[in-house]
Parts: sequence; structure tokens; C-alpha cells
Amino acid sequence: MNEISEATIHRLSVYLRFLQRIHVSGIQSISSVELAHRLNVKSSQIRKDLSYFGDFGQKGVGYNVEMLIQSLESILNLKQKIAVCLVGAGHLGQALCNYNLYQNDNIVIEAVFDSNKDKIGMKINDKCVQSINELHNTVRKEKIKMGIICVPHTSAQEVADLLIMSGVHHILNFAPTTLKVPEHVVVREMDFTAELHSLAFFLR
Amino acid sequence: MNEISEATIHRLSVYLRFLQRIHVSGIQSISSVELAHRLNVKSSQIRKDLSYFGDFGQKGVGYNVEMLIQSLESILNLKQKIAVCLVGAGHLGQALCNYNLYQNDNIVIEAVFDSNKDKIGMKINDKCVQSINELHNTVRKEKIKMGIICVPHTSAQEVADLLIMSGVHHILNFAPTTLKVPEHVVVREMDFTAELHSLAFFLR
DNA sequence: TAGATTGTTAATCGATTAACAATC
DNA sequence: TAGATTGTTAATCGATTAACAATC
Repeated sequence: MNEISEATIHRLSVYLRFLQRIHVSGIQSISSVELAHRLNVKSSQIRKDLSYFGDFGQKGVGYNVEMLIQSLESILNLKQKIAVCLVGAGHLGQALCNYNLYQNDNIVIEAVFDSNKDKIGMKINDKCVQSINELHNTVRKEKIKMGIICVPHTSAQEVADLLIMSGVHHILNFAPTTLKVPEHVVVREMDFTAELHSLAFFLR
Repeated sequence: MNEISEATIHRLSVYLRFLQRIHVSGIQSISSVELAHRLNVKSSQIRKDLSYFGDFGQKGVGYNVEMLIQSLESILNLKQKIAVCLVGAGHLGQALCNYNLYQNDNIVIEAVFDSNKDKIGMKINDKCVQSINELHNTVRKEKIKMGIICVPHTSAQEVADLLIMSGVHHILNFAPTTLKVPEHVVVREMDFTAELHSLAFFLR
């Protein structure tokens, strides 16, 4: 089997989101051409992405929306609850906590940490902000699998090291800095600044 | 000349950020090998990325940090002020407004819009939240070139259309939805959910 | 001069796309 | 059966990397 690319996985998530929405609005079947048209990709791209994981369509007919949603959720590991922690309860961290409310999936922020004494004990979206010193214990107790870093860039590496030491090997990094991590750790960078710079470049 | 890829531009921004930091700490020269090591890329990647735009290094010596910063800022169009507007003054929008304070570049949020009457008139980081009805006029008056969308996914397309109609053709979209835009419009998606799903996939 | 490092070429690698046989 | 659409192959396209001559 060929390696599954990050780009493919990213698109599967986009497909899933769209399918969930049309499912709610009552659409029961869709073709790769129609899906491609709505999501600005090529239909062959969609069929290829799906083909890495199985046969989900029916020739001459298309895909059953409900069934494809189930399959994608299963592929993406979204059938079981995934406990996540968030480090850094500043503006962005608080926004992300609240944002999560809108999601209809099983990825749940179970703990929020900060190093600032003024923030500790504060309630955000029903979660009490804990001291970063609690991180190691809470991660174990709550079986936390993923970490979201929303601290200033000056402490992001330190936080990443702490997460990894505590057994969290899947990290979403909002801090504007490049993290150094061991090979087995998976990091995704949400690089707001780089995207703005890229837009600036294309202004001409 | 070959097409410059989006990936290259993204990396230039990452290089720039790192160089700015080491410049502050007094480092005056760096080689592509050292830079590559710190930023988890290959040194030949860095040299190739730069080669699209000119010769910035000195053989046998490396790159002058100050000079390379100037060159990258110029390439990325960051020498002049770029006026940006933000649509959607919810938690995320507010966080981004404040976040911007930390940036040392010329990309400045000049206006904030919302459709919610309770939000209009509110002050965020010294900017008064304006009604979305003002968008068209303010964009012209303030010469706004880029838009950041932070509204719920249900109104994101509508906001994108309004921005484009008002002359804003460079959009950073934080709403979890795929926008349909004309070919000449540049959109970057900050897809928080897709990144989380991608991490979920790699949990195994 | 010897050592270091660039800029660039050519090779490699991987991802996207078109095309079509299979089949509902 | 005729029309539609999948799953998959092979071709294309583009991006990354290794290697090295040039040169500081």
C-alpha cells in the first residue's frame, strides 16, 4: 500500500463536513462530480482519495451520503471520544474553547492549562483553568491524547516538551514558532502570520 | 520563469520570522544548513526557495541576517502598510484583533465589522466595531486590501461575496466552510477542524 | 591554499489528473 | 438497452532533494 498523504486526510475532513451538512438538509445521494464542484476539487481527486480506504460508491449511481459519512468518521478515527487539552487561556485559547461547542464530533477539550496565577481557577466554557503544573497528572487521569498550544511563542517549545513528556504526541500549534519535536510526534502548525504574508505576496 | 509555489511563499514567511528573532538576539550571519536545522527543512530547499528571487548569500560565508530580512520583507510585500478588515467580532475575531498587537509588521487591522447590533460600537483593541452595512464604504475609504472572515459558517459565503463586491480580493477564512469565489480572488483557509481531524487520523 | 557554502542542475519523489473499462 | 458514474491505471505535472561546480 502506498503512503496516505496529509493532503488526502485533510480533504477527507473537508468532504465529511460538507456531507454532514447536506445530510441534515435531506440529501441522500451524491456523485463525485457534484461533490467536486461544491468543494473546488477534481472529481478524480475525490475518487482517488476514497480509493485508498475502500469502495464506498456504486457505479452509475454515486455515493450514499449517510453511509459515506459513517465511513469517513471511521477512517478519521472520530467514532470514539478523543480527549484534548488546551494550553494557554488567553484570548485565542478562550475563543477556541468556545468554538469547540459548535462541533458535532467527538473531539472534546477536557482540560485547560495556564501558568498565569490570575487565570487559574477561571471558568471557560465550564472548564476550570488548571495550573500548568497539573498538566502531567491530568493528562494521565483524563487519558488526554492531543494538545493544543495557544501560548506566546516564547514559551511554546517549553509547553511542547512538557506535553510530549506527559505522553501527548499529537499537537496542534497556534504559537507562531517552529517546534522541535522527536520523530514520532505529530505536529500541525496553524500559522496565521504565514497565511497573511502569503496573501500579502499575492497582492502583487 | 517558473511559477512560485504557495509552499515556497509560506516557507519564506517562516524563514523571515526566525531571522527577525535571531537578529534581535544579535546574530549577524547564518548558513542555509544552520537555518534548515532550526526550521526542520532541507538546506537545499531554502537555497532553492531563495533562488527564485535573487542571490542573497555569499559563497563560503552564508547569509547576512539583516540583509536577508530586508530582502524577504520586500519579496513578501511587507514594506508598505497593508490595511485589513476583520468581519465577525465574536470570540475568535476579538482574539485575532488582540493577537495582531504582537506583530511587528505592516499588516494592520483597520476596521472590524459585525452584523449583531449588540456588538456594534463596542471597542476592540481601539477599533470601534462597525455595522456590516458600512463595509463597502469603509473598505474604499480606508483602502482596505485584505479581509479576515471570522463569522459562523452559515454566513461566511455571504460575507465573502460582500468583500469581493467591495473590492477585497484577498481573504483569510477562519469559518469552517469552503468558499466559492471567482478565479482572481485569493483565499486561504484556516481550517482548525481539518487539522484536528488530521491529528485524530494519525492517532492510528 | 584549504575549507565552507552558495546557486543551480538534474534526478527523484510524490501528488494530481485524464481517461476508460467495469458495472449499476 | 442507454446513460451515468465508479474505481483504477497510466500520464502528467510539480515539488523536493542530492550533488557539485563556482567562488568567497
